[in-house]
Amino acid sequence: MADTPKSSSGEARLKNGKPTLRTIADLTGFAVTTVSRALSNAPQISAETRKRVHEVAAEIGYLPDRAAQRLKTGRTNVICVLLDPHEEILGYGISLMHGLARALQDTPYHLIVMPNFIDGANIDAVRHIVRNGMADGLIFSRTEPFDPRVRLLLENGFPFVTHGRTEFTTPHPYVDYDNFSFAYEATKRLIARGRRKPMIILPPKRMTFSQHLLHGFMTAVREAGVAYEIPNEIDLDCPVEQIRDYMSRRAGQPDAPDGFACGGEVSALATITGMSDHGLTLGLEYDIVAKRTSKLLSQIQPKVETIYEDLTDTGEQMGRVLLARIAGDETADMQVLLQPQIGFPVV
Amino acid sequence: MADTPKSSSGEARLKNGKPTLRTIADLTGFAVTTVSRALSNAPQISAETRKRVHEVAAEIGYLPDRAAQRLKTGRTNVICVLLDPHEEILGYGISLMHGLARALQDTPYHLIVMPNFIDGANIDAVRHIVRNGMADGLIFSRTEPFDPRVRLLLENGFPFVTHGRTEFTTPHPYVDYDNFSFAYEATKRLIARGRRKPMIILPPKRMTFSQHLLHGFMTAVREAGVAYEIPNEIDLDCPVEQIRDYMSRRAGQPDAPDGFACGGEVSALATITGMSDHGLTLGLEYDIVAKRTSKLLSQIQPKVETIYEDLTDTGEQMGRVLLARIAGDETADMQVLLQPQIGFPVV
DNA sequence: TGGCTCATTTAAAACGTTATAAATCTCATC
DNA sequence: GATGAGATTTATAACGTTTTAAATGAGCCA
Repeated sequence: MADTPKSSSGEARLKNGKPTLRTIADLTGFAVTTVSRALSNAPQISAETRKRVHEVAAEIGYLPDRAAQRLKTGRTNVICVLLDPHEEILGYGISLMHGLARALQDTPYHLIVMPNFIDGANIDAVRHIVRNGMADGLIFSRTEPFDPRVRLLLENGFPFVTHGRTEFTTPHPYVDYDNFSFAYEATKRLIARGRRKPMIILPPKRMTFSQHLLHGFMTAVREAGVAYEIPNEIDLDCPVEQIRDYMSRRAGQPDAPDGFACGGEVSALATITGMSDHGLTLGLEYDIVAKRTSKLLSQIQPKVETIYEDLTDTGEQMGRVLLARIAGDETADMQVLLQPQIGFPVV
Repeated sequence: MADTPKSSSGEARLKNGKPTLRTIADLTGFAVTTVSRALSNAPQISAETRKRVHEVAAEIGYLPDRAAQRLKTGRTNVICVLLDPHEEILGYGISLMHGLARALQDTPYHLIVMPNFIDGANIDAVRHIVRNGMADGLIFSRTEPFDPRVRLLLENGFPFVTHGRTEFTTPHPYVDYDNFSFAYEATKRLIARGRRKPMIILPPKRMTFSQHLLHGFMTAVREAGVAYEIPNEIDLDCPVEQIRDYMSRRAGQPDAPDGFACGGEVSALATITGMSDHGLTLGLEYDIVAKRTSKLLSQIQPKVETIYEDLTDTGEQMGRVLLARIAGDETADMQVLLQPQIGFPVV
C-alpha cells in the first residue's frame, strides 16, 4: 500500500489551487473513491486509511465542492426562508434568521432567503422550489391560517417548518410561542397588582395566534371574576396613533380599563402616551404587561413589565425541527410550543 | 431536420418528472448540445431551431439545474450577505436584504446569508468563500474602518460591495448614505427654526460615518455662527437610559442646548423623554431633527421632524453595483453616495 | 463533379462528486 | 496449498450542464 506521498502516478496538477478529491488521491496514493469514502466516514475503510486521508485533507484545506455533491446526490444542502413582506418596525424576521443560522452553523446547510414581493402567500415560488428541487427544506417566517403553501408541501412530502400554526386538520411541523400562556400570565399579573378591569390588545383577528391570546386572557379574567375589555377598534397592526387616540379617549371615561396586556412593544408605548394625556401614570393609576421581543422597551422610561418572547430561539428551534424532518427522523417531535418564562418575571 | 416530437430515438424517459436538456432534446429531435446553445442564445443556431426549443422548454417548464451549471461553469449564481451580529433594535439588516433581493429578482442569483457569530470582522469566513468559490459576490452589511476583509477581497479581485466606506487608499465599491449632508441639513433646519445652540448625537467615534456626521454638523453651525455642543458621554449605541439621563441633566442647566440632530430614532425618543423630565416640550422650548429609517417615529406622538434614509433602496443599489462588478463592467460607477431628500422634508 | 466555404448541428469530454459493482488482499480453515 | 470468507480497495458509470472540436449539409464556383 502506498502511504508515501507519491506524485508518480501521473497528474499531480494543482491547477488553479482549489484542492479536490483527486488532489488528495494523488497525494496519498489512494483512489478517488477511497478518499471519498474515507472522508464521508463510510464503512469498509481501514482506520489508518481514514486517518491518513483526513490528515491530508485538513492539511491542504480541502472542502468538498457543493455543486458536485448536489449534482450527484440530489441533495442541495440548502434551506430556504420565505420572508413575508416586511412592514414590522422591530426586526422580527432578522431574529428568526439569526436563530436559524445558529442551528445550521455546524451543518453543511446554507441559508438562502426569498422575500415575498407580492402580498399574501406566494404559492408559485413554493411550487418552483419543490418541483425543481431548489432546496432541501423550507421555513415560513409567518403563516396565514389555512395557508395553501402548507397544503402543497404536505401533499408533496416536502420538509418544512412554519412559524406559528395554521388550522389544518393534518398536523404539520411548526414552532410557536405559547400565546395562550403569555396572555394568561400577563393578565394574572395585572390582576395580582390589584387591577380590576384589564384590557388586551390583540393582533388582527384573522391571525391564528390572536385566538390563542384571547383565550388566555379570557381564562384569566374568568378565573378572577373581574371585569374586562376587548377593544375592537384597534389591533397590533394598526397605526400607533390610532392606539394612542383610543387610549386617550378611554382614559377620560369613568369605566376606563386599569390594566393592559399588550401583544407588542410599540403598542405599549402608544398606551403609555395615550394614558399620559390624562395625567395617568404607569404603575400608579394603571399597569401594563407587554410582550417583549426586542430591547426597545427595556431601554426606555418608564419601565414596563414584560414577558419575553425569544425570536432567536424560535428560529433556532425551527432549524432543529427542520433538520430532523429532512433527516427523516420521525421520532423527533415536530410541533414545538415555546413557553414564556413565567417563573422569572424579567422587567 | 426533425421537428416532429418523435420519441423514436430511444430514451423518452420522464423518470422522476424533472425536465432536463435531454428531455427537450428527445422531444424536439435535436441534440442536447443544440438545445443548450439554443436556450443560452448562443450564436450559430438557426432562428427556427431557437424558437422551437424555447417553445418546448416553456411548455414543459424546464429550468436549468443550478448544480450542473455551477459545476461546469464555476459560476455559483450566489450572492452572499455577511450580516454582523445584530444588536440593533430596529430591523436594519432586514431592510438591506429586502432591497438586495429586489435587485436580484430577475437574475439567476440567489441570496445566501451568513451571520457573524463572533464579534468583529470574521475574516476566516471570507477566506473560505473566496478560496472555495462559494459565491460570486459578497455584501457587507456593515464595515469597520480599515476592515481587513476588504483588503483581502481587493487583493484577490473578488467582487464585493460594502455598506458604508472604509478608509483605505485603494478605492473599493460601496454604497453609502451621505451623512455629511444629513447632518448639515438637519442642523440648518434647527437653526432655521430659531435654535441657537444645536447638539448632535453621534455614533461611536470609531465608525467612519461618525466623522461625516460631525463634519456636516460643524459646517452648518460655523456657517450660521451659532453656539453648539457635542456630548462625549453618550453615543447612538449606548443604552437609551444613558441618553435620557444625560438630556435630563442638561435640560436643567442654564446653557442647555435647544436643538438636537439625532442620528437615530431611538435616541430621539430618549431625548424627548429626558427633556420632558423638566417640563420642556418639543417644538416649544426645543426642536429635534432625526434620521429616520423605520416607521417608529412617524407613528408616535409628538411628531418629530425627520430626514429619511431608505435602507431598502440602499440594499437595492448595493445589488445593482455588485452585479455590475461581477459582470466585469468597469464603466459602471462603483461608489454610490445616496442623498437625503432635502427638498421634501418628510415629517 | 469535385472542391471549397459557410452555416448549422453534433459527438465527446469535462466539471467533482457518489453509488454500484467488481476486484484485490488477508487470513484462517480444510 | 487450495478455498473461501471477510475486509479493503478500486474501476466505472453516472448526475446535467457547457465547451471544444469535429461532423454534416448546403451553396457556390471552377
